[in-house]
Amino acid sequence: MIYLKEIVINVKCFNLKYTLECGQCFRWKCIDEKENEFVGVIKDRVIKIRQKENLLYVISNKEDNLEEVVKNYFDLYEDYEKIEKRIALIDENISNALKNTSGIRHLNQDFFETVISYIISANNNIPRISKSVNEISKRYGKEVMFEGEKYYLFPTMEELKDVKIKEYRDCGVGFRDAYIYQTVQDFLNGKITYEDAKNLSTEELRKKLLTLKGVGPKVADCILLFSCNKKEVFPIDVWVERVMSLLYFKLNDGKVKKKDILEYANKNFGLDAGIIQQHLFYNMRENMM
DNA sequence: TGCCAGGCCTTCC
DNA sequence: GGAAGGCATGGC
Repeated sequence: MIYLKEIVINVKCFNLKYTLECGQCFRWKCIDEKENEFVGVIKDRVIKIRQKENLLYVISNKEDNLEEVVKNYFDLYEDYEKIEKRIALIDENISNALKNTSGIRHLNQDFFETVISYIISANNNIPRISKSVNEISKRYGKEVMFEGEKYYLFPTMEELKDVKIKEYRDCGVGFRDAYIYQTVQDFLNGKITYEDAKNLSTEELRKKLLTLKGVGPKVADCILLFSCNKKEVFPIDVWVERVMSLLYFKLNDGKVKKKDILEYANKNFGLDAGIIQQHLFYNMRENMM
């Protein structure tokens, strides 16, 4: 048994549980409810992490740059105290939601993994999305031993090079199989790249994402928000449609047009729209249904 | 059994 | 450019 060194990171305005359970990621698993402890994979390493008050305790099979990797992934370089104070002043719906959701951090996830995961998310539910993403990782990703158990990295595009459409179907992705196949080929052919994710403007990148099979406006916005650090985008799914209709248009049948919701969010939420979306979404799902 | 799930694609006006 | 229908699959 290899001895792994635990590192401790000081945090402010951070809630690990909310951050991992608010629906922006699909592969983290709570292994100890009482200790508030989770295991997951960040790119090329397995991470075990728990939070006690303002301290994060982290162990990984790969120790180089661990603190930096964790801080970057959980967006710990940003001052969320400042952000939350700022958005709480916008209106009462937001300040009310924050009472239940303060500490949600916006994750910086791997671009390729996020694209594939959110293609799977279309017309799907979170447990099934997780199951499919885990199955793809298990079949095609690299195996990593950590504390006596097997974990699997999300496969690289090269590792998916020869995977057939039917094999994706066998991972439980349903009709999205061909979309995934085509998108993997597009990545391999350089139609879209990691450099695009880093360098393009939000509008340019959205336009490019929309050329991928299985990527529509909502999926594109989730990719922009959850892996490209574009915090001004406002993904509108059925839940956001519901919560926005109810809180800002005083309708409970969700018949407000997406265009009108988006216009409202852009105008009133500005560059923090993506952060606000997460709080409204999570609060709606956890406390209003 | 039928409906829904963090929608998108294709077809048809 | 907008509306309607289909789509795999599992849970309720």
